[in-house]
Amino acid sequence: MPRSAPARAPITSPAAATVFTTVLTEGPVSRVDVARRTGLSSAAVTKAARPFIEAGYLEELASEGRTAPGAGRPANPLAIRPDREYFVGVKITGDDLIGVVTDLRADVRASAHHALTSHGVEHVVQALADLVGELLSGHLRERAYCLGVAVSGDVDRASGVVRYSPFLGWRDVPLASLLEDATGLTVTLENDVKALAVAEQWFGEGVGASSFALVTVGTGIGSALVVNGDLVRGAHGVAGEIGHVPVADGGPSCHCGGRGCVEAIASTEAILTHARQVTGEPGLSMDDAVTRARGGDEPLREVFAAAGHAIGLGLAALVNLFGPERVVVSGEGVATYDLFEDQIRRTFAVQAFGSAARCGLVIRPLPFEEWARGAAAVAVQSLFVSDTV
Amino acid sequence: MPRSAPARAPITSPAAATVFTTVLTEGPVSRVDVARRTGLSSAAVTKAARPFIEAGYLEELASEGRTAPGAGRPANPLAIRPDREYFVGVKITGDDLIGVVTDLRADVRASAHHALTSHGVEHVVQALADLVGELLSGHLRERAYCLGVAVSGDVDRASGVVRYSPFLGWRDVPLASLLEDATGLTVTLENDVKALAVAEQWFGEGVGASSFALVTVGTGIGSALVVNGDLVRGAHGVAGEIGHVPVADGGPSCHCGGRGCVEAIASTEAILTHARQVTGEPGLSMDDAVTRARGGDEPLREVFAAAGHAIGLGLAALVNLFGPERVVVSGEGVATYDLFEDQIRRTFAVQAFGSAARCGLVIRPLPFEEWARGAAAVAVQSLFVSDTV
DNA sequence: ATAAATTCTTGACGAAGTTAATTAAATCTC
DNA sequence: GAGATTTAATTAACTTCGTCAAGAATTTAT
Repeated sequence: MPRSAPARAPITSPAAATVFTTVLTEGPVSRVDVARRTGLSSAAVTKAARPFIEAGYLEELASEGRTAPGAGRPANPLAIRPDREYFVGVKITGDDLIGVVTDLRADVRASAHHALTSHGVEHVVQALADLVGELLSGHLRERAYCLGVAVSGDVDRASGVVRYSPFLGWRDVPLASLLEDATGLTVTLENDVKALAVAEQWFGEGVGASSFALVTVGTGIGSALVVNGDLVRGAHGVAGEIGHVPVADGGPSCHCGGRGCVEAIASTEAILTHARQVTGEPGLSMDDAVTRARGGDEPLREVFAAAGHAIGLGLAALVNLFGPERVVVSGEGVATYDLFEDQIRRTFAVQAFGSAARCGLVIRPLPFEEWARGAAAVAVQSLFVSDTV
Repeated sequence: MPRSAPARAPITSPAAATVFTTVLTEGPVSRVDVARRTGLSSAAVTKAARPFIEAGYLEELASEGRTAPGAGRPANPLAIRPDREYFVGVKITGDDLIGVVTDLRADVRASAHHALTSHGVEHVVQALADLVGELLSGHLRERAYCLGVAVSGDVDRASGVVRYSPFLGWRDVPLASLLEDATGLTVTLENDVKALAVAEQWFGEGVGASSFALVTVGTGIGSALVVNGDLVRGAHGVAGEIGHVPVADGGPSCHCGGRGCVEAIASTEAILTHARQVTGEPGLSMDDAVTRARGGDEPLREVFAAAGHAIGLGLAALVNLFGPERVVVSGEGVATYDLFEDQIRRTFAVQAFGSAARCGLVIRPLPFEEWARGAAAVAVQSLFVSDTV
């Protein structure tokens, strides 16, 4: 019997999307279990799952011994087949392109970098297309259809336009369509921090939480919020600017024009300035400051503690306003998070209001490839168009 | 042909709810217009609207001249019949009960007060039932089925339980079911600030905005947020605590245990304390302080400006984090908002980040009956159970 | 008058998911 | 160890909701 080529992820109805995302994000689950968790009938799950199995996206595991105690037919859990499709994710920074290929679970399978010698749109598009070509050499190519791209700044995901990127100096660049022409892939564009939040929501700490926040600390300080299962986009394209939450009235002035912003105290640059001030060494490097602080240099430890304090205050503001279930704080660059963590937690504990303090606080480093993985997660999510838009 | 009694609001399907809310909140609209705004087919609108017309909730207006230029059959707009059903709203404070009866549009038709002589649950329930009886004397009674109750503190709307009310000293009181027994009405319980936000979302500044915030300034400082059309509830029941956003590192300590909270600077009590300090008159009353500030007393004006500044910083934090389309700041009590307004706007303009500053800022007084109206709006919204929960 | 434009209604149809009955595969009980 | 019990999965009939396409209604334009 000749078999026609199996279809791409057959997401044809809300129920299909629900079932597929449930299995994708919550690991192997039996059909009844999916039904219980989603509120669908078990008949609906059976129907929705079949096309995915036929198309190779899901498989039925053999019942592995007893799961629940007692009698009853053992379950045949549904599991994702991660290798059924690959996704490309690229993060564009001011200096380079970071690219990864991931599977359906957003696990990284390949990665590559590419320096950017110019910020011209054409140059970036070409470099990105080259990078994608490089990443997709070999067997990955046949099963990759989607590309996710993450850029910092004001990005309109729906239209695929970079409205404003300070780093690149771009305004209103229709990057998604340019890249579709250049690569032949379906392209989804997203703000970089929001992309990270998507990765976290689907494949990380955010799984199962209807609201959570992701905070990134580094050159800038940003965040993305998920409320009631939806990413907060901001009516005017701005949201999650925890870096510009004012926490120290009359504090240092910030490049945004305000004063006492979290970023004016706790960004890498602000910390370095402060460290040079404290030590009286204008040539002090960040690496040295970190090393000495780790070694026990009290004045320098104070500098990092002050930054941690400011971040803790910003977190408290965020948590008191939104009351998320969980917050992930992720630190870029030199992984200095060990120097902040204590102070962040202490300040947060003092300033979080009532039971908002029960919110889980995860603090961990942020390998720079993670940004590209976020972009890939956005590409995975783009399978569910009707759901997301 | 004998006609059976018309049914209560026949909200039987998502489309029915959509059509009814659209007509309710967006005034008279033609069917095609409803279809365009909601994405439904015009056939679906026709079908969904009919039962509402039959039950007396909607009516069809005669085509009033040309609305659009050019040819074509003139539209027969659908309009709400506000008197079809009445709603009772009661706000419980520490000292008294404030009650109103409104129509479907949440316009107040009757109001009454009732002093509370005790905080005992039974006493409050009895007093509230009496108040409702008083409010519903006369013709309003026959068409009132729903009661909304607003209480400050941690309130679980879904289960109708007051989890914690500092003012009343209550914990885990199943107020909704107690009141259903006492009044015979369907009772919906909601946090007071969230109730105000619901009133605003459906019948005020929030109409048509997918995200906005409501901030109340008075004894306490609170807020409620609507994001993507949904009220933010907070994973642990806490959200919108703008009063406890830290804006002044090292500032005055707050009863919550933190320091530099907005409420520690701009609550009525904090202002009074500060005013007494500045003038050196420990017996100074709020009314006097307000009068003298309005009269031009500079040190006292400074006190109010400082409060406005703190509120402006809190607003900036809120807006930078979630980028609402609009913010309503509403001032309780002595309507001192005229003394804050300027400073709030100035500080906000400086600290709001980028285009987040484009968010509309409405500052206006908050008559205390408004709280009860919020409760009534929640009762109106409770018609749409499947939609809201 | 006739044509064109626009609103509203109607009935057939189709998609999606539910209920209820059935089959399947295990453990429990005597 | 045979039948009862329990849980999982499937199947088929049915319900519900909303769309589509066609047409009726009511206006302006020519």
